[in-house]
Amino acid sequence: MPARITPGMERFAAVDDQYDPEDVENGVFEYWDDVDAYEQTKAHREDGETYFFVDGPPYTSGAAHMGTTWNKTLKDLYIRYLRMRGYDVTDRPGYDMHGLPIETKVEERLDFENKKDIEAFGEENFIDECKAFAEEQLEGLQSDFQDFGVWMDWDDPYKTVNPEYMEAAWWGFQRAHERGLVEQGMRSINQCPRCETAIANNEVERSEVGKPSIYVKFPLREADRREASDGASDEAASSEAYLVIWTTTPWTIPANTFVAVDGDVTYQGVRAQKDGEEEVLYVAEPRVEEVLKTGRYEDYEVVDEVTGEEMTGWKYDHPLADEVPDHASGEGALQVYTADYVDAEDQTGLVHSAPGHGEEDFERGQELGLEIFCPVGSDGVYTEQAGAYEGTFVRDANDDVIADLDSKGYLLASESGYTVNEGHCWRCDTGIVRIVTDQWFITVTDIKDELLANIEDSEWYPQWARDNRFRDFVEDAPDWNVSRQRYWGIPIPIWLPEDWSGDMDDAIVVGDREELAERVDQDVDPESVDLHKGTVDDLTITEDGTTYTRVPDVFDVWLDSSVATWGTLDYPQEAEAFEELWPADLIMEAHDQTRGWFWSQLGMSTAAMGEIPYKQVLMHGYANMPDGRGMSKSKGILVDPHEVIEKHGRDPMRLFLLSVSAQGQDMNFSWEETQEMQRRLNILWNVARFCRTCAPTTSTPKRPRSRTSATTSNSLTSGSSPASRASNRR
RNA sequence: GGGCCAAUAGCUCAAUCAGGUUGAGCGCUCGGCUGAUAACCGGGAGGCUCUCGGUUCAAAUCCGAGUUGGCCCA
Repeated sequence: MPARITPGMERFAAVDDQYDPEDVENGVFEYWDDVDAYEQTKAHREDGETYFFVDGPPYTSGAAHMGTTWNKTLKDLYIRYLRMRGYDVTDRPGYDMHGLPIETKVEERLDFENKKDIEAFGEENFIDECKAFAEEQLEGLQSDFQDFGVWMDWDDPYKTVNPEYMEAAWWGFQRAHERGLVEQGMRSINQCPRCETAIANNEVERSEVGKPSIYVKFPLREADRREASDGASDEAASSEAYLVIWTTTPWTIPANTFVAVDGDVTYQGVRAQKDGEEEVLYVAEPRVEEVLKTGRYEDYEVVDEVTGEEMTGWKYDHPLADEVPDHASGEGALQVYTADYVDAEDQTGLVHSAPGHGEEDFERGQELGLEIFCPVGSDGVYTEQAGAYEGTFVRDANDDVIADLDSKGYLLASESGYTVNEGHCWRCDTGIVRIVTDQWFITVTDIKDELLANIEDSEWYPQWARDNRFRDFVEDAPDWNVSRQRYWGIPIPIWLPEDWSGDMDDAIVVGDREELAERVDQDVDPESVDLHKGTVDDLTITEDGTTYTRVPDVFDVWLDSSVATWGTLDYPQEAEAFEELWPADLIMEAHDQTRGWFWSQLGMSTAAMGEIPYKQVLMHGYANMPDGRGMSKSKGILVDPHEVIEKHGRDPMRLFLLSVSAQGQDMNFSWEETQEMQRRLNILWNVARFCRTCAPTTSTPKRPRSRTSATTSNSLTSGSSPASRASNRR
């Protein structure tokens, strides 16, 4: 409610006897406009104690939903409360405007199918389209927030696409580099073959999908096996012997490099008979019966028993050696090794391992010093290294691989209809593939202790969010892959010499526009330069006779918002506010941001500055449907705040949002309760009207009512008669 | 599959951390008022505290196992 009621009351006096939220709200908006209420409030607090609130930037790919409405309403309430207490509050709203989700929306709009369409359209044009789209969405969000009655600095939001903000990301990244926390490395990543880029784990959506399920025999090399282990009995060695593996991804078999076993488990070699032929199969002891049944063997006898440990070093031939002549064959390849990820109770107890694809396989492969063989390109199509399969999309190759294995007699069994939890790209729903590629990392695992210690410097409401959820996540967090092979993002500011050794000391990491203008060979105006790919890709640096070119990748969009505490203050361009205010006093977001923004900020800020960038965190819940289901725009399961406003008004909606749920708890939206809030406000309305029936109606009171009048009317409602109240007023 | 959080009256929540007669508002119901009237005032009913076990003199509360829902991770 406005502090000075007089002008407003004149306006309200004209409305009818019933509380009409729309009328009241419009009256308030007009009043705010007339007296520049927001500007004046801020001006009056200018000399107050500072309070550095940082707005978590909503992503500009759609309209405001109930969750963002709740979030902004909570922020609005608390900022108003702080201002009532005299604080000079930083209230710059922000918008997260880069990233793959916007690219895919623009691709849809332009009817593009893949990266080649973008290249044909022109990178710069595409970036312009993305910018226009993001700005358009921003306008929608911003007008919604204003319409909800939120007071923030709408004239000057921070945008992650502005040069001064992008520079803040460069600066942070440069600092991390100076601390030795940036490196390039191969990693097994989730690759979206359509978007042709790495996808973060939290961007992978999982669903049950039917997959082929095959049992494959890998032929053991006789002599080597006997040599490697005394355990292999002569009897077992007297006929063809095989390791039996099971997989749901036949397309990864070309990349097979080793077979993993559980060192402590007993494996049996069984002589099995089928169609009058005999062969020896190695399977984990608990699984023998089941596997042989699946393979439709008629009879078997156990002829050998060895532990996984004893099998280590056994050599085998690649089952697709003819089709994939370049298969992994270096030092130590095509042997049996132990690995933690083997479960002897699962399938055959032997695991086909391809360090060029799977994450665990990759890590174990690295430990063992094995060659990383990945014959698949960023588009999910086999490369030349895949021999006969070159040019085929990996999932389409499953049938070919199965047929080839079968023709050689290596296919023990093939079943269909097996369902596994498969990852899909969150934006385009394309099935992801695991491949190993070169990526850029901030090696947060090197500063794990510092991260965990910094958590202690923040207060969380509720506290369990920090001590359970957040700490667990930070403890387990892997190195942060910050590179994306896309267009609409902050370009990674790394310039490399032509024959880069891999040593980060030989790389140039640029920290801001000033430095960029100074170091590049081209003429660049630091004031006006745009930092997107279209501009910086063409810039080169020549120092000591060596020419450096920029790596083509852009940052993971999570890195953008991770620098918000200094990006909000336009640091490093403007240093004064940063020195006075940083770190943030408070951030306030929903619990999904534990692994999102709460984490990315801790990671980035600790890497760059060794400190946590916020003092207090308020974690609120999710806005769910009245029956408790999660809202989903794509499934059409949602409550639209605009509809709520239309039915009940802004104040009732806000009152409802502010009245529900304990800290950290989800809210179930309730139409009933929102209506109830409207009724409660109606009571207030009636109280005000009641007062007026007793007051002179011909003129407005001479004395402007101050805050004390509210106290007075409170005590009046609880006691004295209308008459005495009226006389009190005079 | 794992982690965290939740479940209490028809609805939205409180009481749970630190065990001691389960509360509030709305709704419902009965009555009053009838120049605030889609309002106001007074009375009342309404709970195996999600389920099953355990600890205790005593459990909504502590412990264990489930169910359902939410978020996150695999």
